[in-house]
Amino acid sequence: MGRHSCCHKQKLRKGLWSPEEDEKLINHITKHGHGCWSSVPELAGLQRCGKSCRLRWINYLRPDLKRGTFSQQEESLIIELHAVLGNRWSQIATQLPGRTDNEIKNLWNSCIKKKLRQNGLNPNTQKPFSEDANKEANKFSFSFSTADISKQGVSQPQPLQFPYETALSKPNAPSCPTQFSKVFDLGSVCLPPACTEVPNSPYLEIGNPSSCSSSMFDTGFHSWPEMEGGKEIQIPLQNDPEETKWSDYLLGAFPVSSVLNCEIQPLYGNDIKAESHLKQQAEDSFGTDIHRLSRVFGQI
DNA sequence: AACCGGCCCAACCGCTAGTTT
DNA sequence: TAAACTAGCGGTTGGGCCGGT
Repeated sequence: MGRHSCCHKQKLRKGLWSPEEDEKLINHITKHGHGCWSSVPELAGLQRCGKSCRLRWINYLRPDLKRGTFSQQEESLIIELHAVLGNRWSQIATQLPGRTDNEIKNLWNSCIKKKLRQNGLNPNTQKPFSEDANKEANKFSFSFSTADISKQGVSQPQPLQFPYETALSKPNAPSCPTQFSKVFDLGSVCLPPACTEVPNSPYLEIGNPSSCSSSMFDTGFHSWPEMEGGKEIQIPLQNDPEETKWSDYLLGAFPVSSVLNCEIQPLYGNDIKAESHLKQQAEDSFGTDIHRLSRVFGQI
């Protein structure tokens, strides 16, 4: 991997763009398209590196950009998406037409974070700080029952195929956020290495705080892909994956969340429902995120 | 009017992943 | 296969603006 070639070039302008520079870039791209960004400065007659040109175009000059302040609806959508995707600004931006990742990132860091804090919510988890503290204390001591999954007619411990990976690995698979493909490309849902089967019991014990990353519990999926040697839970493929669509899963066909019958937690309200122990923790690990995504993508 | 501090946002930097040679 | 190159991402920075003193 080489360094970006423009880093070595001298006599290139930096800092704010002048109207003349903007005009040159707009004219060039309008007429010829950007093509290879590294050649744009030369062709457009600019003393800038290609990277700088690209950024200027994407973040400021693109004709399809929606300028101006974010609406309340957009802010809510960003919060929803951030809860699921984390700081994947470019992916969040894809769900907000006319908005750039940079813009969203700035909004998040300057405004939304503050608003959430003012409402007593942790910007990272979007849950009340007090609840985070409780979870911090309890998160390594729960079990969840694989027998719940068997209620769906799946006899355990038979391995069950998880639908996402099959669908996603196909060339014409429905598109989905990278966050999901990162997780599900693994081919199954991997539990952290710290999970162990409880002997003679239908439970999986999640313990060993030293090897379990807290981010998994705080933000749902985040640390699953990094885990190695995880135990797999596989979920049955009931339909032909060829015909499987993202919306099918997001809008209710996802077996685990349907088993758990998760409910959506209001983001802004302080009225957090008291859920059952099992259900709440299962939601924390994946159910809520699935439903949130479902809602969010359903809005679009 | 001058200074100060906080906020916002455009742009930069460093890095990784993917592609080409 | 490895090196070189490009595109794109996320974190960070710095300068301008604005309100308060």
